[in-house]
Amino acid sequence: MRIGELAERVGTSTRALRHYESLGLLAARRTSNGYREYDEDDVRVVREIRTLVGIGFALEETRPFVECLRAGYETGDSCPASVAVYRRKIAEIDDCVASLAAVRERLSSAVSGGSLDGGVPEPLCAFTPLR
Amino acid sequence: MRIGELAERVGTSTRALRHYESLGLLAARRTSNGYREYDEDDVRVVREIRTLVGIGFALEETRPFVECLRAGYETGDSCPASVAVYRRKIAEIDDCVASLAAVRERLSSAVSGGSLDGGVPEPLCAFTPLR
DNA sequence: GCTTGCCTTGACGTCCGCGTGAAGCTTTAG
DNA sequence: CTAAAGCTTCACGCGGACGTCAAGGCAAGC
Repeated sequence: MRIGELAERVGTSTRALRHYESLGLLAARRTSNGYREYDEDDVRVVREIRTLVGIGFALEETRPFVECLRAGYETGDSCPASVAVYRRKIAEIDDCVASLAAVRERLSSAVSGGSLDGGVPEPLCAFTPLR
Repeated sequence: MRIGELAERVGTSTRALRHYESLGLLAARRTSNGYREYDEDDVRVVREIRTLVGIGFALEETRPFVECLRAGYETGDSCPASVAVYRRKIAEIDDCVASLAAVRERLSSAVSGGSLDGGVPEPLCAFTPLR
């Protein structure tokens, strides 16, 4: 299939797919006229990327999962490198939740009359799951 | 005092101070040679900004606090508009923690053998306290 | 006079994940 | 045959909070 069909099937844009390719996350065969040509394996790769990004992973962080799929494994998280990323992410979430809890504390005490002194400018959240 | 001294006293850069000025968060008198001249009130304003930013506020969100100080109140959160921002932030944190907990769930179940299906691509965290 | 250091105003660079044209192919439908 | 759709690469835009030159003015010590 070509890029437009792939984009539609996984629910993203052709621009995003070309972006993934530019990062080396997605590789495409080319037809004689220069069009990109994809197969079902590519669908799985892109689905993996989209799922992880939807969760809050940076594109670079999806690389181990993509390589795992490319290596022929059933799922992107069949490889130790992927599991390691999972664990790192979980740790980041824990740190993030902890610092958010601390900030929440400071804010709610400030609301009830406390003073918001210029406390610790900690690293805060490294986990950034925006939309 | 001039911009360099102010920057040093509050622990930031002259570039940041000029940036705050460009956003209208900080106002400076000028000496005859064009140098910016600050007083103790400005120190308080910048400290307020830095504290809030350190907590994870966007610069725009510090505006009510700055205006509150400018209006002559003791602290930046003496005004209802500031307290409203506090409450909004607390709500954002709660939402953020909730979605992080959900993501954590999915990840830890994936680590222990589950499948990371492409679930809901929710808004996730709107609160982004990076460093 | 000269150097050093602080100040001034631009204005571009950074990081990320694409969005959004622009200009020009190819392929397909009518 | 032509128009529309889909494809190609190139390249700037965005949002946030500044960093980092660049090119020059001002004040003070030797």
